[in-house]
Amino acid sequence: MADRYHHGNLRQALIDAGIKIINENGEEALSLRKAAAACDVSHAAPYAHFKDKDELLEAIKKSVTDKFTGELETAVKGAGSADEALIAMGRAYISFFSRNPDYYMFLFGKQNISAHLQMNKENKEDYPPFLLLRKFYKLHLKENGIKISSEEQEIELIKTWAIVHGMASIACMKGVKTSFDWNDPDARLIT
Amino acid sequence: MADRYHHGNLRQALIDAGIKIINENGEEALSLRKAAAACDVSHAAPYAHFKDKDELLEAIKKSVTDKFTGELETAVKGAGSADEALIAMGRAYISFFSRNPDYYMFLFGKQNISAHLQMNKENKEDYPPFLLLRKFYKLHLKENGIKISSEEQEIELIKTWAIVHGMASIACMKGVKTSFDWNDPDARLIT
DNA sequence: TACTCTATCTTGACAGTGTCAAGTTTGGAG
DNA sequence: CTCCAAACTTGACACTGTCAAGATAGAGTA
Repeated sequence: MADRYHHGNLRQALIDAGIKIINENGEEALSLRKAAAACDVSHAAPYAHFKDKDELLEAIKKSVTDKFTGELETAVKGAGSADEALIAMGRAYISFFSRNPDYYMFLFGKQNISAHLQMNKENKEDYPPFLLLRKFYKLHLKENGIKISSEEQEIELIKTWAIVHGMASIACMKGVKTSFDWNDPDARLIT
Repeated sequence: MADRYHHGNLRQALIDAGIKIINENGEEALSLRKAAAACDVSHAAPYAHFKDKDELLEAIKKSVTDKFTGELETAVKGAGSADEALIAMGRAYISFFSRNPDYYMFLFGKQNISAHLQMNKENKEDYPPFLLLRKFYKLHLKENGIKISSEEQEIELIKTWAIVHGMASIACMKGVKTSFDWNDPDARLIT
């Protein structure tokens, strides 16, 4: 019989299988046993790599967040100015969740966001997408010669993030359909 | 023995027990069997009132949404103008979820929002809080003599909703703490 | 080579879950 | 008074997360 005791890369295989199950049937459908079965492995095998179900979930979230952050960074690459970058980022942000509505609740639901990221517990402001936003916001201030207090900056940052994040959130509410095309070309960011 | 076959008002009792369990231990902790036990009733009794667990969940969501909408309406009552009403509403909106962070994901997570509301399937824009916002936004335009196209109005509405909803959402992200007090007195609404 | 150690995986078990089928009770309509 | 239908109970099933105990095999050591 083949080697039933050494899968080789079970940890990653479980993450991949988990993502596939969630994509096809939603987060509710994911069970440790199904993920294990998808990897042709016994129901308790995952416990060699994850403490419990939550730990697998967190690993999957990290994987998805990495993809999300990657899309934001790609969107920013082609921008000629900080203003363009911010707009592109906002579009990419909304577009990501508009294309994958299930991911919104999966990423932001239930668990503490910092749990699945390598975030500093002391300074909790280093959520990667927010870091990217802050970076280009500061560049935007510099390029346009705007001078405001750092406190005011923080408020503006939150407002900007809130409007984009809020639009993404609303775009994911399947029950609330507005006469609004989330992917139309329309500058509606930056106060 | 007492009457074990006629609870009297089991349906409402299950909803109340469900809310209590969710408040104390989170949505995850709610099971039909626990809610039934809390009502001193057998594990299958809920099926006389709810088709399945989701139907109980929807009933609970409706109950919470009613409370939320009620708070918004109360906040609006004391306002002297539409502008004041809008600001009060925004504060109440954020305050509600800031005080009950678990409710955010409970209400907006997973299920279709329209499922637990008596919403018209044809016109999906009648989410009660949004209706309230639209009402006072139109009043705001009127009071200030602002004239813009209805299309533009809709975009402004979504933007306003998005910034408030987004702030509420961010306020509920326990892992992402910003140097921002969500309850401070500060006019930051209405574009 | 032979021997052990340890991470990895299996098997078996347990309590808890949602759900259904079938039986029991009871108030109220006829 | 009879009978019905709604409300509830009991019992069962498949499925879940989790743990304990055992099996396996590669890697290192002698």
